[in-house]
Amino acid sequence: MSLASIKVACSNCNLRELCMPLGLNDDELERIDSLVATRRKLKRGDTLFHNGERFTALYAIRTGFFKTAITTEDGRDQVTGFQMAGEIIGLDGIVNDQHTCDAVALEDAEVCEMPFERIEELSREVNALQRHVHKIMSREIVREHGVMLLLGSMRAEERLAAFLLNLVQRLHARGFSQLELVLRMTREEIGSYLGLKLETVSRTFSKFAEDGIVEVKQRHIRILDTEALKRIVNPQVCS
Amino acid sequence: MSLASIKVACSNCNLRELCMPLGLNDDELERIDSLVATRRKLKRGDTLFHNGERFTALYAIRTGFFKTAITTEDGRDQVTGFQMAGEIIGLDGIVNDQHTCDAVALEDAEVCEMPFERIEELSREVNALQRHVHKIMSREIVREHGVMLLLGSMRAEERLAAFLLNLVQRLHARGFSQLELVLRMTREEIGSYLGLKLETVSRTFSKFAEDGIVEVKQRHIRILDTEALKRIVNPQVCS
DNA sequence: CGCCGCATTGACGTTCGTCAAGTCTAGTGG
DNA sequence: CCACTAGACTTGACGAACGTCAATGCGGCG
Repeated sequence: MSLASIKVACSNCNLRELCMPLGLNDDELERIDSLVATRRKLKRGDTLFHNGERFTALYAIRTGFFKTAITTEDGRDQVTGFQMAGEIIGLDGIVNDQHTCDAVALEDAEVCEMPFERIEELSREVNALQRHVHKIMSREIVREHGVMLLLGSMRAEERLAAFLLNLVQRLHARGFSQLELVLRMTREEIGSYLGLKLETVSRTFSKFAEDGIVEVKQRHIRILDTEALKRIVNPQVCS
Repeated sequence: MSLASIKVACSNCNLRELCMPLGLNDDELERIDSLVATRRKLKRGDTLFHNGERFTALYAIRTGFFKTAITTEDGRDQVTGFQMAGEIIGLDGIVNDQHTCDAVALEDAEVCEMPFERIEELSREVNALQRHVHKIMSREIVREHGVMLLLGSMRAEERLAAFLLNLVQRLHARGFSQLELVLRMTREEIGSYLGLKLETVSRTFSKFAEDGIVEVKQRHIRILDTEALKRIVNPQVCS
């Protein structure tokens, strides 16, 4: 095995428990090593792909933090998601062979580019990969159902609490603290995602801080009372 | 070919230009005839599957109209979509082998049950089917992005206008009028989907009627001015 | 014919958006 | 090293949009 091939091999990646190889055995894992064509490094602010661009590949995030957003002709803007290491972006492009949103790095990042042709080819041969690809897409659909619930029926405090809980939960799965996090996005981006104005996001953070639920120092957040956050999201159930 | 096999064959279905067989040639089409295990008839109000139920199959709608909705422990309810003939439901169940929402028939309906195992099997053999399944899931993801935009940044009138335009467009693709439609869902269900209360939906319909944009008689809607609706959704662009 | 669920309409309250002023911080360059 | 600046964030006052509550209307079905 050459050094270069080691470098981009899934079987050798420390995210393999989280990312594309999840659920594959060693044999299958080796077979998908050719999935990643290249790695790509991005600086903060760089776009990985943008709306209208031809779709050719999915991207697995190795390091860094992304947002995806759609923009309408009349200038409206909606952040559709925040993605972190081990997550897959670009699924929106499959249906019409072109991307329908922008993916922007919110910090310096590295991604694995996986040509979609190759994914489909290998999916036909490796059943576990086929199943996994289906699950990834289904998971995205279910996630968006959750966002629809949030946008459709929650108030500002509930939205922000749900957002924070979701973030720390995902960060925790990657070995970070459950109680501390650094937001990689602006208040405006959070607001766009949550269907709120940035002032409302800011006010709601301040309210949480007053109530002793979190400590907010700009983008540094420390969660002081996880249970309180859960109670805010889900008022009835938690007494 | 026996009568029974004709009856459930995709190759013989009048929705083949819209549904699962889309984009397949005759040869491929014949190979996926075994996709549909059974047909299932439902009465208005019946649930096709519900939250928590084991996932085994996707369903293609032959006739009728469905809603999908998630319910939280604390009784919140969010309609995540309305589906009509030729559309596929059940994608939410793939990720955890169990459904995460309820699918309810809003009128008498018939669906084709396609065991997911069989879909995956045939996808490995028929490339066009594999591609099509991926596109269906991607389309759902993109649709939900649109709903997020709607819920996150539009006002009541814009939401309802977008909703009506989307409905007639889909109905038109099925051979119905572009200007007339019968809503199969209640104001409350529309409201749940659009993140509004039923009173707001009702008021907004009345406003549109006053402005001469639509004619509303309970669930019978006639669109008098499509351009005006488009202008409401997209104020800047249309002057 | 009468009932029940759905829809409409009005009056009022709450939440969040808007506008504006001011603060903090990281990054830049002298 | 410090001053400066631009962008991000906070906070307050006010208003608009939508939710809530309640009364009433309508139509389909038994």
